[in-house]
Amino acid sequence: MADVWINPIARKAILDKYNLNKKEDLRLMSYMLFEGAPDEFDKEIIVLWRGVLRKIYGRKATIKTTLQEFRERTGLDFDVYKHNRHKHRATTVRIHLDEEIEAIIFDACLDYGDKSGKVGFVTGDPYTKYRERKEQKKREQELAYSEPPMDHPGRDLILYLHSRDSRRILQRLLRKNKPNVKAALLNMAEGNRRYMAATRWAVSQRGLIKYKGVANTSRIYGDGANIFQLPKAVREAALVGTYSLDMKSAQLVIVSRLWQPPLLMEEINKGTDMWRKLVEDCFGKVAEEDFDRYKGYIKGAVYTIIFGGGKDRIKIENPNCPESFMKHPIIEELLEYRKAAMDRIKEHGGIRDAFGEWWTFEDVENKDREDEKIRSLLSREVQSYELAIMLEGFKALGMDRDLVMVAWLHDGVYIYIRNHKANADHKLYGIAQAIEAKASTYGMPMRVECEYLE
DNA sequence: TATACTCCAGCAGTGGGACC
DNA sequence: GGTCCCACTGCTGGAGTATA
Repeated sequence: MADVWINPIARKAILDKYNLNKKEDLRLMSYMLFEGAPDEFDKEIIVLWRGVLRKIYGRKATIKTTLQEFRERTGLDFDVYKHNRHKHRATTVRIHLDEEIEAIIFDACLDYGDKSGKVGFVTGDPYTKYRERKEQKKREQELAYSEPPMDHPGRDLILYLHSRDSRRILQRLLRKNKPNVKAALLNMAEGNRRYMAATRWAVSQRGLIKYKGVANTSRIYGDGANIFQLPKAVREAALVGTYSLDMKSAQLVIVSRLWQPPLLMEEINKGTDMWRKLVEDCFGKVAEEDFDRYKGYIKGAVYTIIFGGGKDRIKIENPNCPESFMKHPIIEELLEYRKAAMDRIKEHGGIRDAFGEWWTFEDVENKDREDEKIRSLLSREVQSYELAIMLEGFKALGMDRDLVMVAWLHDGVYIYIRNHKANADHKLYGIAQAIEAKASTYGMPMRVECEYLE
């Protein structure tokens, strides 16, 4: 057996719950071994409930109940998230438990199921060939990520983000901002979302962010659990001390030029704050503290439209978006012009992206139907402009040792200023300008917002 | 030894969370 | 639409075990 480590939180919870004395404590521990590397971060994660009963009873144990049920029955907050040595799938096995153990420890979570005298139990599964293959695949993928494809337009960016400099600064920030993150997590409403966010945060600190290119878009994505999967408030708490540079309503600006819908173009040219306009047109005047929530509803629906989502998807995925949204003249027109853009893709058999690359139906992966391929290509086109424009910011940053880009998220970046000097703000301004200048070569009046996270 | 039964690894798929 | 993640369910073929 590898290192044996008992999760202290779980230990305390169980001892308290069952009011165990020291002698029983020792015995209990023999039943409750957890396998795992006892490093600094694992203590944040509730590690897998290990079926040491296998050792005691000489056979494998398994899950009869679900994790959810187990948590409810025991009142213990166990999880198996991202454990290194065990599968976390729920499968079914039944085992015999002796009465003593039954009484002392697990009376609350026994499940006799359909066979008397047999009970279910929660445990992990052993290392298997299946798991071995999966991990091998992961190792291969990791190798591939450390060396992104030569022809990927974001190759240099990926290499930069994987560099020692960028990763070290990010790691330092995450450690320093731990209290902020905890506060932000506590601020979330209780429930599954908070629970998942907390777990994800714990895991994300370890691997930091590994970026990679993916099949149907030129965007680069963080692989593995990472801070971008956290709610925005938590993520920004983790990145306190950096500057966030963000293209304002980037996707709307891009399609206003690619598809040229007159009403949207007019608003964009006027410099209208599109999110505010759409929120107020659809919901009326909203309280300032509620604005972000309403903006979120609108944003989600707009993204779905711009990236090709059908009417069903718009409705299903954005249940909080009111009827007035779909009837808004700008949105109605946007849908009409999107349809025209999709017709063009069908007619020409593909799209040319911002990097001059021609993509056809044959290049679309994992989509069978023609309309799915069209939507995917539509999305690829928009997202290629997003990357092409943002890359200019990365180029402007250059090899400047004072500015460190610590994270990248499609239309925004987080930059840390090292050895803050008087001209630092000017340098940030230069980056924003480079992005805006690139956008203007496409005729897109892009605006970059810069905000210090504190 | 043949047959019947039990078990479970491995896989595929779904659903629900996050982000743009 | 582009992704990422985890939790969970259900199915199946073959391995293992029990029994006649």
